Amino acid sequence: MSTNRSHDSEIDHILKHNQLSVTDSRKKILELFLQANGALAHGDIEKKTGEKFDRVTVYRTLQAFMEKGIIHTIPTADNAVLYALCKDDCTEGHHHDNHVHFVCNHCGNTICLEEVVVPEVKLPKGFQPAEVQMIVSGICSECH
Amino acid sequence: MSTNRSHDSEIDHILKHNQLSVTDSRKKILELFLQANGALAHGDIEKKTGEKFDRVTVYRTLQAFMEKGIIHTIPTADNAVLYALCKDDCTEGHHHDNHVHFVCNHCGNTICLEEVVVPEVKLPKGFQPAEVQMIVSGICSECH
DNA sequence: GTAACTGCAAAATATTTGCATCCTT
DNA sequence: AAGGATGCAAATATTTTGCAGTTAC
Repeated sequence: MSTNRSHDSEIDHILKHNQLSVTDSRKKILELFLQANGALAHGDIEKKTGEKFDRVTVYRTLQAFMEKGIIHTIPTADNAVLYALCKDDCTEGHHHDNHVHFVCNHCGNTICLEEVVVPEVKLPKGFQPAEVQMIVSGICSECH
Repeated sequence: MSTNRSHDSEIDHILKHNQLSVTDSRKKILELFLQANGALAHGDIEKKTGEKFDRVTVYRTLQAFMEKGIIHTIPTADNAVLYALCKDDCTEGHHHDNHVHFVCNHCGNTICLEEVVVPEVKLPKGFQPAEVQMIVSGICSECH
């Protein structure tokens, strides 16, 4: 079985659209995000690229993607650093991540439930909400 | 002005109740949590104790408190590690942290809104929720 | 007195920075 | 060709571990 090439043009488009030069590491790492239906940790990326790229390059690539709003971090209960693709409407420097993240206690995957609307929450007097993040843990549909 | 001693007996009780011996570092660090109306980072604790305790002791103290369910970590958007007091019903190894954390974008404080009920969220078919965390950022009542 | 806790040293891990070289445009 | 990206080395920062001395009970 050959490498999945279905994302090739999309990868190219995303990078160019964000004024990032198209390099091997960026293509490969972005491909990983497009393939993964979940979030990736720095370590995952190193492993899945076969450690083909320098650790520093991975850091810098993730940083570049963050700055361009291509990916975002997901806060997790155990404070591991996870990254996931942003929705298209994440513009540079201004994320719209008001969605639900689901952490599966069985397979360990963390996925973005983009389609789930974060419910309104009633805060005590004086608190003015700007952004809401929600992390739900449990059993995902794959492991169900 | 002298040190606030109003928490002295409470501190003693919490430590003994959790079978932790009552030592200077534990008393002081627990006091910080009781005084703070928000969450603390490792660095905050070092500073607020005047670096009186070894960095390692702080790590081990926090770890002990975590294991006993006295404190819990709060996931934050920037993946900083924050700790906050648990409610009384956090029993050892089994946290009930289904509450809302509020991060103030102005003063930077993170506080637990224990009294706010996390609203139900409707997940896609096949997803079984177990625990829900919610992090709301905005302007807190102090900065309002 | 004994078990548990602390501080120091050091190891292991994670992240950032500088710079020469290589690649994309 | 020029600017940006990469890889390597090394500096920093963070967290963990081992052990001897000290403290709580």
